[in-house]
Amino acid sequence: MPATIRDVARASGVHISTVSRTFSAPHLVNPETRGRVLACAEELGYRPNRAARALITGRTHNIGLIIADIANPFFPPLIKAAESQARQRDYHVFVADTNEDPIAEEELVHALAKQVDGVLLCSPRMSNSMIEQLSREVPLVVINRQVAGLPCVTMDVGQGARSAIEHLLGLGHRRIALLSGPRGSWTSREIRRAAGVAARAGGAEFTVLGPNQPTETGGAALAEQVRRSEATAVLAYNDLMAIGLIEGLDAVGVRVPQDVSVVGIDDIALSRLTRPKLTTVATPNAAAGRTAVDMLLQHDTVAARGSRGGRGVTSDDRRTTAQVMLQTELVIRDSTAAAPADGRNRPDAELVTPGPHRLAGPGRPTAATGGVVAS
Amino acid sequence: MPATIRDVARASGVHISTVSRTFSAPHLVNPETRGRVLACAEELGYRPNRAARALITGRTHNIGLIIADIANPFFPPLIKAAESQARQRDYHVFVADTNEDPIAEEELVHALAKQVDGVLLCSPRMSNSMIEQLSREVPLVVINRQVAGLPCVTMDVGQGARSAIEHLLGLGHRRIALLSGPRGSWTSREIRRAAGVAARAGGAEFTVLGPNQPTETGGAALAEQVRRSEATAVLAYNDLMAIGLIEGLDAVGVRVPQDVSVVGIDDIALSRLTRPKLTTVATPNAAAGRTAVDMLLQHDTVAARGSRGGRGVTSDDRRTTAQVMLQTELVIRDSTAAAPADGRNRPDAELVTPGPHRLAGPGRPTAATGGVVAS
DNA sequence: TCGGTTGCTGCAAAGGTTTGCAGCGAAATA
DNA sequence: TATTTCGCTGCAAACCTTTGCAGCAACCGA
Repeated sequence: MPATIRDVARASGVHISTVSRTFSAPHLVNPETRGRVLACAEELGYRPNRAARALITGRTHNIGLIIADIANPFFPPLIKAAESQARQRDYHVFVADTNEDPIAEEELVHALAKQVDGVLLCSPRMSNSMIEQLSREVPLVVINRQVAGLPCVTMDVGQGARSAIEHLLGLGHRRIALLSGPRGSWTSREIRRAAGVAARAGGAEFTVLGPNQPTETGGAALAEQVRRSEATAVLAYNDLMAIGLIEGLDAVGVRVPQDVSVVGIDDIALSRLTRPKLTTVATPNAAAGRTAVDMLLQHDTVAARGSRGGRGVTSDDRRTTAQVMLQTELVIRDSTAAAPADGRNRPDAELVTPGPHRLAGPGRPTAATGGVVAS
Repeated sequence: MPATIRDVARASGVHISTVSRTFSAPHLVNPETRGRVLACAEELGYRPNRAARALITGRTHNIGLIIADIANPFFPPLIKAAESQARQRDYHVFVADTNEDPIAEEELVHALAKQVDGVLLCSPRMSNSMIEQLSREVPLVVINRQVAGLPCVTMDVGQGARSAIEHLLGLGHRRIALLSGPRGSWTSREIRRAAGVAARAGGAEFTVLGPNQPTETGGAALAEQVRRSEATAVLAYNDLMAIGLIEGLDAVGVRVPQDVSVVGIDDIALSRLTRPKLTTVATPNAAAGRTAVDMLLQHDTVAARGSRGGRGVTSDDRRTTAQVMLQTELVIRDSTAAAPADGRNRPDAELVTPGPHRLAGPGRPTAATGGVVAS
């Protein structure tokens, strides 16, 4: 029922190859002819069949974006940025959700492999070796994780965690707990490492609680453990957990920030809405989405997988892989305050609650130009 | 580089058609042969090329899901439900975001048309006639809107708005404002209609503020207008706007619920986290996602667009289109309270703040079986 | 022994597009 | 005028798979 290239050719009295060129190489066809073809195409409602085109060119003009959990407000800004960046280059983004499941991740890459030109793998939970194996099947760019030999874009959560810990140390905290993230998360390992180093360097006790589901309920479930740990400050793997923890602490009668200070990571929109407003480490996730698309499309343009037209690109020439790391920034709000004097719940603790202010810079981080480590 | 069906055929010493059948109709091939073929396929890492398959079968096993704004927490549960429902039937869902832009909607449908078997159009902002036109290009199921002649799944926001208004009337409110949604939203019109009728029936003044961006900032921007309107209760198009409004009112010194009661719609997860917790109308969006996928796949199975193998299905046989409406439920939390006695800001208003409780039923609505209006 | 099943496999067309190559007329050059 | 160049168009192969049909061997029942 839908019009094909052949219908248009017949209607305009030319060969199908001329119709094809009218769309994919307009400069090769006589303006007059072109006009006629375009008119007929419009008339018939013809649109090139992308599947057929993909079959021969080897390029679908689609990008796959695999996300751990679309309901986590951390991801939508990244997704939107990736989509708009892709659209500008006439690509479409297909988003898929894995529910934080490594198996689903693998299956999705397989399923997408033949219908996209490349895949953005966001916060993968699977093993490095599996990622490498999959990268032989379809061009991959990894987000929020470093994998040797593959293009990656990460955010400097190590630096972020360090800033957060130093902020807490500065407020006098000496017993600090970390709520770690899900098993398999590179980000979580990175945070743990950096926070541990910084805490011990500042002479603080440092305990790790986890791994955990990186959700609000995951955070709330830890309230009792946090209370028992006698920590006076907590750094959470992400804002969702931090917010859940604050809720949970509230339920067991522990006040934030008077009794316990809480810091999140991500700076999701929600962090400005809860009470108290959350102190957190802002991550440039829109920039990450844009950058990842650029990296994929860049070396995807160089080495088309196409059957014909491959300009003698041998398959084993190492394409240049870059690893980009974007900067993060601590945003101080109301969920952190000076440590209680010694025994807990010092009554006048409220007096030292700081007003909301920022540590550095006036606006949101525009960290599109983070440090670049090429290889 | 990737192995094709021909490579496998060569390796296992059979014709390509046998390889094809090994995957798409295993019962037609000798178990012994099948074993050999599977072994070779595994060995070579062969996976059927979905684009080529789609070209001849006319079915891609993909579904498009077009969403107004992926960052609106209303949608993720719907998306996830649709994805898992589709996955069960061996389909994949491609999500795309339109930024609430009718033009982007249209372009996306066109772009997706040839690479999916059908499109779920969620909360479309474009005109009815445009939707009908697009539905001739690709099978469509519309979510959150009724379009004559097309399969639709909607939520009974009319009933929800009525319950909300009656709840407010019961608390003594007689000046009620409605924060309407974006231009072109069927849901917004429906809410406005039902709320207007219910308010006037209860003898209340009813004013409409809008249209607005259905976001937190959209709601916050209306705080001043709401204050000036002297309304004592507000129903917002969605939770995001309600939450934004509460923030905004707070900033201009109006307290919720003591001075003004606020009701949202959607019951997003966030509504339980803000202070005060939001009274809202719960909508069954996961059920909506599942239902929409079912409806699409059902009549998509009946009438394959395929070139060959079309079992004499004439193209103009009206496929049966169903319109499903899912039920909603009012959830009463802390953002609504008795109207101030008359002048505003009655000091003892706090005394009547109700504790959190629900109006009906113990759990979330399991409204998969809403009223069904077949046509 | 023969006609008819049954179970499996091969053949070849078809699906819609792109693209290297060749052809052709006209214009430019020698 | 002969020859080359140029601009445009047609030809046909190729991409990878599915599937109706036909062929073939073995087996069954009569």
